[in-house]
Amino acid sequence: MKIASWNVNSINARLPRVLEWFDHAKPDVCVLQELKCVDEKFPRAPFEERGFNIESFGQKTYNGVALLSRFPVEDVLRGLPNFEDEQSRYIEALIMPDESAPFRLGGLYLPNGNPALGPKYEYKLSWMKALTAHTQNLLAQEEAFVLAGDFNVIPQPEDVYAPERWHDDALFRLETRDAFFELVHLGLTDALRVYEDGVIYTFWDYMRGAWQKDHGLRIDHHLLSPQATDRLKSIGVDKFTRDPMHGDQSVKPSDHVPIWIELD
DNA sequence: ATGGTGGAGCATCCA
Repeated sequence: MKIASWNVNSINARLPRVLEWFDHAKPDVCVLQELKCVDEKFPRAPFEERGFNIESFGQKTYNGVALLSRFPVEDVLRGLPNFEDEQSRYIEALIMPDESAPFRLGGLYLPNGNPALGPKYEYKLSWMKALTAHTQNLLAQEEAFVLAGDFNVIPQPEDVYAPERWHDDALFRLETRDAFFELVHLGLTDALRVYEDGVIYTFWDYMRGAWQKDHGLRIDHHLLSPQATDRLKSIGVDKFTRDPMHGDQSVKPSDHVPIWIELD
């Protein structure tokens, strides 16, 4: 059971590269972020041809998330509960595999929050608070669940190429990391860190030659409940998708790469 | 301090 997440930075602009990666990586379930389109403009056909059920929560121009599953889904939720939000940043469903046990999956696109301080940063912190409250309720169910997506949080200094340059950034401020660890310390597991110490990046900015200089960030994460952690088998970060020279060069890569886990 | 690049959609916002 392979569960992936990818911030695609426009599903329509990125479609050839996304499909190429789907055919290569063959995820069973995948959450996508930054669709940058309304639900009516989500390119459903190529994913349906590949056997996916599609649940999207789109928005014009900005944001937008989707959950794609080869298995039936139930209990689809759009938006965080008890949180007024004009932006489409959260989608969740109960995944019902044929053979293994069901699990819940939340796909999220957490606000960037820059510039800090300011209203955008306040929005980020309030969004994180609502996510933490919702996660507490999910944990009380004592079921397997996975929170996956673009968290826009750099958890630790080793997760950024030059931490000293990032102390005032909304992705790395102590207040941001405190809020992230308040969430994790409810009892979740940062799946990528279970298997790899040291440098793992999931994002390289388009600007200033960040990819060529390996100026990356680890801001995309899979957080697992204890029941999901018990089923964790492996993880992966498909860094090759960030290479502009890889694959169809008429289409630019996303600035994020897909990350995935395998559960029993 | 600014701008560098990329996407949406048409001037500028967002990342």
